[in-house]
This record gives sequence, C-alpha cells and structure tokens, in this order.
Amino acid sequence: MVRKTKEDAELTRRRILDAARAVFLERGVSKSTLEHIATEANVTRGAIYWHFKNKTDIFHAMREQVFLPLIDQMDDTLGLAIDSTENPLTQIEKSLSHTISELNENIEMREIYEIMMIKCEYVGEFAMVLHQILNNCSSLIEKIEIAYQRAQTQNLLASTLSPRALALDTHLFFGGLLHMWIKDADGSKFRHQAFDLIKTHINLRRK
Amino acid sequence: MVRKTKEDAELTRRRILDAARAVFLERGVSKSTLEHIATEANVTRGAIYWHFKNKTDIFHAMREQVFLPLIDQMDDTLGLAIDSTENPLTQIEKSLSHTISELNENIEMREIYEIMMIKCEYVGEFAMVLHQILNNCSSLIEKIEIAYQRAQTQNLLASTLSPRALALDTHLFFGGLLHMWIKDADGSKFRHQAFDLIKTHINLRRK
DNA sequence: TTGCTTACATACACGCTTGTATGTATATTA
DNA sequence: TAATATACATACAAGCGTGTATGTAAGCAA
Repeated sequence: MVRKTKEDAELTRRRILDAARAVFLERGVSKSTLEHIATEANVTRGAIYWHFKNKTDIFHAMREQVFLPLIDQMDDTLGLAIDSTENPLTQIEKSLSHTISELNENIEMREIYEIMMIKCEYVGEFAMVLHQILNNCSSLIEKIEIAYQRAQTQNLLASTLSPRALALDTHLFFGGLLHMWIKDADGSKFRHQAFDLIKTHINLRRK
Repeated sequence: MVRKTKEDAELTRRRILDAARAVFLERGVSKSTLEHIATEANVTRGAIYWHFKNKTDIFHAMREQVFLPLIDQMDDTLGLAIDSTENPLTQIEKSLSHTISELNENIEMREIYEIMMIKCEYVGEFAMVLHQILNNCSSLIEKIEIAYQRAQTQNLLASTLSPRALALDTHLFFGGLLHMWIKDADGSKFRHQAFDLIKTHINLRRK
C-alpha cells in the first residue's frame, strides 16, 4: 500500500500538519524532530520529505493555515463596510471578543497561536515572520483607527484623544491580552475574564 | 595558565554569561551550543561545565541576573510609600516610562528581554518560567491597583471604573507595549513613540 | 614544602538528526 | 495496456552536540 490517490495524499499531508502541531506544542519547534512528527502522523520521514522541504517549511505551512483566515475575519467583524449602522465602539468590542471566542472554540488556532507565541524562537529563517507580524499590526491598527474615527464623528467618544492614539492603545491592550490569554493555560488569571477585560477597555472610551 | 585566582574564576563566569547572552540572541536558546558559547567566551566547554550544570542552568542564571532587580525597581517607582505626595496617575506613568528607559539604556537587560520574549521556547524545563511570569504579573497588577485606588480617593479619575479594572487594562497595555517594543527592532513603529503611548494611556484616565 | 583542591583544557564515546539516495508498488496517462 | 510519474518506505552516511572521564598546572592551606 504505497502509492495513494490524490485525495489520500492530501489527507496524509494534513495528518502531517496536525501531527506537527501536536509535536511542536509538546516539545517546542526547535526540539521537534521530523521523526517525532512522522511517528505522531503514522508515516515515515520519507512521506514528510515528499510533502515538505524541511521542518521550517512545515512551520510556515501550519502558520499560513491559520493567519490568512484570521486577517479576513478581523476585516469583517470590524465592520469596515461604511454603511454599517452599529455603534463603532461596540463593533470594536465585538471584533476583539470574537477573536477570543475563536481561540476558545478553535483548538487548532489556539494551539498554533501558542506555538507561535511561546514555543518558537524567532531567529534566522524565522526572523522574517516578525516583520510579517509587525506589518499585520500596522494594518490592524489602521482598521481600528477608522472605527474610532467613525465613533468620533458620531460623537461617541468620552475623551478628546485622537482616533489614532486610541487605536494604538487598543491594539497594545489586545496584544497584551492575547499573550496573557495564551500563557494563562489554566484560565485562572486572565482567560476567565477576557470578555470583561475587553468590555472594560471599550467602556473607558464611551461617552 | 590553568588554575586562576577566585577573582579570575568569577570573571570567567561572567564572561560565560555575557557570551551566552550574545549567542542566545543570535541563534536562539535551543540552537545555541555550549561550544558556541565557549568559543564566544574564549574558553572551552570544560570551563562552562565547571561553572554551570548545563545550558538550562546558564539560562536561569542569566535570567535571575536581570529580573530580581527589575521587580524591586517597579516597587520603588510605583511610589508604594504611602506618604507619597505625587499624583498617583503620574507615578504610574513614570513607572512605566522608567522601565522603557531602562530597556533603552541597559543593553544587557534589553537583550535578555529579547531572548526571553522571542528567542526562547517555554517547554519542558522552561515551562515553570511561565508560572513565575504569571505570578510576577499578579503582584504587579496589585501594585498598580493600589496606585489607582489612591487616585480614586483623590478624585483624579475620569471614569467610574474600578481601580482593579483600570490596573488590569494598564497591565495588559504595558505587556503589549513591551512585546511590540522588543519586536520593533528598528524602532520605526513602536519604540520611537513608546513614551507618548504611555502618556496617552494614562491621560485617558485623568479627569 | 607537601599535599590537596581548584579551575579549567582535552579526549572520548554515544546517540541523535539530518539529508539524500534508492527501492517499490500503485495511480494515472497516453 | 504499457509507460511513466507519484507517493511514499527504507537504507545509508555524515556531522553534530552532549556528558563524562581524564589530564594538569597553578593556588592555597598546613
């Protein structure tokens, strides 16, 4: 039972990616071996080398699997459609809360986030990932800023701070929340009150 | 030239720690070899094994070298002395700014932060470091909360949110800022405006 | 000054990883 | 249906990193 149909091959490719996720999560990316991943996926290293160039290639494939959808989702939930009728501040709140919900429900996404945040060393070939992250941040900040601008136009803001400043503050808050959410594995410190933290953060801006 | 005096030995110990920091920073902790560190320190692996148990031992020594002083500093700058006369909100702002200044000026501390944030995998033996970090966060939040309580008592707060909620928001903001500050190596996105970001964050709370 | 300890340097053995080369049975295509 | 490409499994060689064992010259105490 060697040569498989194309659907079978795609299935083993996913099995390898799933296995890599489990192994990365348990041992960290650096100390994960292709043999570990192969064993977890019930294949041999030969199969892995067929589908991927090396371990780095697996990592990038795993990462893109999750990050591209995430960015789209942010666009949607931030209500960038101009004709949106909802309160912009509420939209920001919902967008952030929705991301947390995703992490709660989507095990795959949560695990990949955990790997990328505390089980991976951004060095050498991985350094460029940092630049991608920073760029994503910039575009995210801009989107939040637009929402705050609408809030300002509608006279919903409590403070006179610029939408830009508010967006930066919100972005840093949420970045910190994500990190703590991931690190707080048992949920006792941050995870259980994540939605409240977001609500508080937004309420601070409401008139 | 083998046996050294006690002072010489202590000096080589520090040379090893300095070398480890440079090597960790360049190659990440996992891919750093004791041979790499030894070469960088102009010693042999024998010297390292004399002073440290293994690579993990070096990491922990390097970490404690910086984190214990940092916690003390936070205590000081947050003005936990009850007879403090300064505006509590300004004290919080100064405390956060002071930490950023430290990162700016203290190369050693900055590099160790960078290693711990993006050049280290928190897995296996390193997992317990995460718990220490979470505990530090808890005590830090409490200290910020006390400052906000004083601000509330002095009727300095713009919102009716609880000091606890404000402290959590501030902590998450600052955690996010630290991460971005470290990742923004060229300073174009966050580093250059770090102090402004802090000022904005605090101004949002001022009456 | 002898003898023991220190502070390393050197040498060795072992396992682990990686990449590649090769084998092979089965889909797929012409 | 024959030929070829696919989707792997197996085998092999080489280097690398670790830990430890051993060597050794100099400091230090008695």
